[in-house]
Amino acid sequence: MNIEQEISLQIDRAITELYGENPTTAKLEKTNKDFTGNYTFVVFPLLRISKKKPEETAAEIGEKLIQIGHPVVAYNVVKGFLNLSVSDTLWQNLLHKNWNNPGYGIQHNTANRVMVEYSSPNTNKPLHLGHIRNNLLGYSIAEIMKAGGYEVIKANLINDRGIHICKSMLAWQLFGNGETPESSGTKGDHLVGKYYVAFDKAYKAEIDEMVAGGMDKEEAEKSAPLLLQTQEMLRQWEAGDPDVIELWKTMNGWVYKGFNHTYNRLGVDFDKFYYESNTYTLGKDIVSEGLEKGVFYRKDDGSVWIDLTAEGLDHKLVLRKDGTSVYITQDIGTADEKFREFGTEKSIYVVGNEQDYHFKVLFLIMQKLGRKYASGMYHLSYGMVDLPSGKMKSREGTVVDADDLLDEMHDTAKAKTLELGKTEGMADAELDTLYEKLGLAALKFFILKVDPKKRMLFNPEESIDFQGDTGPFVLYTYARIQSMLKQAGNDWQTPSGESPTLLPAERDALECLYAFPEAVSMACRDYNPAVIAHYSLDLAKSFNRLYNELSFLKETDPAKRAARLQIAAFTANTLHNACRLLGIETVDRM
RNA sequence: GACCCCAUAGCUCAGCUGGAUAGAGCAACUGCCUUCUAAGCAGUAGGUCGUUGGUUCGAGUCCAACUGGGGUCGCCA
Repeated sequence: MNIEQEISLQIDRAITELYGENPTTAKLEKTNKDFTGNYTFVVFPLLRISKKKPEETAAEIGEKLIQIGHPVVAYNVVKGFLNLSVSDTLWQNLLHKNWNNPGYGIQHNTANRVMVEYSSPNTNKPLHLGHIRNNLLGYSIAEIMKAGGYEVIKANLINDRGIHICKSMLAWQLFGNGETPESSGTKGDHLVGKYYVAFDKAYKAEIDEMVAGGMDKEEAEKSAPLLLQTQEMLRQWEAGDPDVIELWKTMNGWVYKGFNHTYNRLGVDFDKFYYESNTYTLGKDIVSEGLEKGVFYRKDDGSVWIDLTAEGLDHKLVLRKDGTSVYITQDIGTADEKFREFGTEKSIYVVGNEQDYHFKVLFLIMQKLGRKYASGMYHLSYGMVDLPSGKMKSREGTVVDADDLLDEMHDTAKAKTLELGKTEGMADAELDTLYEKLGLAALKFFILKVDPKKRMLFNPEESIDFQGDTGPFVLYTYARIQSMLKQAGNDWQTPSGESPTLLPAERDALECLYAFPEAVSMACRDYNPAVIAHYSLDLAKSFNRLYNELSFLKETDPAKRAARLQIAAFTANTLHNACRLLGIETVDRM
């Protein structure tokens, strides 16, 4: 039981004793900075049963708590607000128990399994900033679920087939002259992306030409030779034409090599890969099952639908009239497949908010089909990353390329570090690692600190900050503590005698540390890494205030020195754990 | 047209699910490095929480309508 729960229980009992009844269970809030106290209980709702003024009601309850004596040691009343101060012993115990607990805030693994599906790229173009947001969110939420006690399976469903893949294949055949990543020194995914763009350009040229020849634009878009050739290629692929399959394997291989490089650099990984080329026929059996159960219905032309008008949605196609799958058919099939293989009780899909409708429908369908795991399905929907000029479009080349951005972050970190000149004596390789970590921290924090569901603006003209509420700020606080602890010897680790009285700044820091497990469970409950990002800022700030106000190494009283250094170590460890949940690596020097 | 999401300081964002005088960072301005890392700390200034109603002891938070921005309603994925 934590402090809040204990006090709430005491309040509940006090209310019943005082007024003979108690309509609700007490909810505590954290006391505002401007008032003294740790927790606040609002008594306004009780006035009906207390039949007394707010101040009197609050005071009566406060007195009861003081009589009990633990953990509340003092109270004050402002209007209807009962502010409670808890005993320092609580904070001292927290410090004593956890200052060197590496697993602080991290729950033990249970048997509950959750799958986090994220990244899920197309294999026809390199990754851009939008994918970065997806990857960082997915990785972070997976780490957060782990910290919440789940066993996590990270999955990547790769969209490796379809008409868009054939476009880059065809363009490469037509214009590529046998170019390979090796022959041109181009990263594989970028090379394929180049031909995807080339296709679009040539296709548009064809359309323009046809329109100039007098054809209707819509007609031209449908009958342009390039498009027909692509469709033919897709048919050949589906028929297993050896040449087409060979080309497809080769070009996808290039892309995977490129993706792996970027994934490694971003520090994201996966336990399970699904390939759409394997899954795109899944789900048909379930459509039959749904037809039998009466969940779906068949139209005269043979296509299969579900009626979701009762749920305020529309009719949705689940199988084409020619019997082939659509997107949602595959997702229906894959959902079952995932559950069959892993028995996951939760399944999180990290996918952009333009697919909100799709997932609403998918989850409804699984429910109607009677899948018990359906209630554990969650769409972690996130907003687009826009540029000042508007949306990023791969086909038109108006994207912030992931690899370019990572390079830029590295360079900025380097420039900033050299400017500050605090890294004498570090080897070149070590420095390079530092720049990379700092750049990544800045980028990851920049993206993860904003609420996933909000769309965000990225201005390539302005570099991502390294000062203020940023990743480097958090790392800086960590590094500062490491530097201090290195100089501190080790007598502080085993102090003798009683714990010294806490000073306000120390108490603040400990209160902040106390809040970490709560932040983890909130992030877990809301599927929101931003909670952890903001927590880590709060913690870093509380420590920096303490650092500025009091001495650590220079403190002459051994007991005080020890307690303070333990707070420092506790803070560093907690910052480290918080960073880990965000996929950010800490550094000992910067 | 229908439905979904968003709107808080000049900019980027918090606001713990209805509580006290709405908080940070950036940018601007003041201070603080012969002492533990100044990527820091302290301070000044900056607000009709998109608008209008409603619900109640109490609304940035809940409800309704409206305005503005984005998205979705494909036998694309």
